[in-house]
Amino acid sequence: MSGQTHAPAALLANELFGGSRLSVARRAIAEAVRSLGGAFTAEELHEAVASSREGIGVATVYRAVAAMTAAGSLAPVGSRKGSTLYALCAGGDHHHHLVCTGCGTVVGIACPVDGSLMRSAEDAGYTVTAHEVTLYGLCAACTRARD
Amino acid sequence: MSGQTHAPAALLANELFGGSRLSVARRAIAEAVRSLGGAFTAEELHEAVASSREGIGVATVYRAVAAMTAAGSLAPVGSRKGSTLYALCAGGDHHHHLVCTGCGTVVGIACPVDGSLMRSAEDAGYTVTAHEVTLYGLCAACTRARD
DNA sequence: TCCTTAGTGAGAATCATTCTCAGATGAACG
DNA sequence: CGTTCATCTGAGAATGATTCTCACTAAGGA
Ligand SMILES: [Mn+2]
Ligand SMILES: [Mn+2]
Ligand SMILES: [Zn+2]
Ligand SMILES: [Zn+2]
Repeated sequence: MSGQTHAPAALLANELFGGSRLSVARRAIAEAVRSLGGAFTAEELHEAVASSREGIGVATVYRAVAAMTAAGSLAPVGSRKGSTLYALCAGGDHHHHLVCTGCGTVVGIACPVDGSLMRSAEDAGYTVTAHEVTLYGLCAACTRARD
Repeated sequence: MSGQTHAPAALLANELFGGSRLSVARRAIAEAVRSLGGAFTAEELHEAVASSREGIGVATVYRAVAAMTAAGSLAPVGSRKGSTLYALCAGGDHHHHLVCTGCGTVVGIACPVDGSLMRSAEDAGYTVTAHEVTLYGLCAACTRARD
């Protein structure tokens, strides 16, 4: 996972939405998610889906994003200008994300929360129940483009 | 820093706001920040400050939070019900936070982003420019209270 | 004390996200 | 295939956190 190009695997609308119902709108949304490639906001997804099918409401997009996130195929990866950023996430093993602030590309990274950190938390009397880790940076192309 | 009780150090309104002007409202806000102890939302801070001085506008509290955050004495530590959570943060060394979801207590933790993680990011062609790490859990008292 | 400018309070404005509701349609079942 | 009905959908209203505007006040250095 570490440093690998967080591959989209299947991308069948089918799987993206888990067990939920497969509508025309959701198929178009799944297609738009694929076309975007990297991280995106709900609004950007809404615009992208408009190119393949008109008239899909913004509420439907928000609901679809929630469904995909619940299904584990989408993960929130930070925020941009007040809107939450989402990206495709091949579930399975526990990992985190490195997001290119230039183009939105996302790669999975290994979880850095190790035993030593957990131990120091326990020493402080805490029981750790969850954690968030996200890295930001520039991908090879964006680093190059910046000169 | 690791596992230590993220001590408030001085807490003089003076230092909390960095170089900015010291008004009556901000002195009351600084006092309220101290009284809250743990993590809080802007709205909670607004309510808390009302007890020591009436009539302070919510916009003033938001501006004060922004000023303290800019000064490095406050840090965002996640969110609760849609509102950003802030907590006192003794600046200085690079560290992250472990927040008790029960009572809002916050302790500093060592940064787990190590060379190996950076190296794998570089292997993927990325230049890492920033990162966010936050742990959530229950402090000793809240763990006990939960039976 | 005077002057300049940052800070203040009220309320309007933004704006992402959620909710409401009546109508459409997946998909399971016979 | 039709029937059925819970799930989806679209439009627009509602929500709610945060920011902005603006006229006014008051730090605090000179
Ligand atoms: Mn992932
Ligand atoms: Mn801190
Ligand atoms: Zn992890
Ligand atoms: Zn760090």
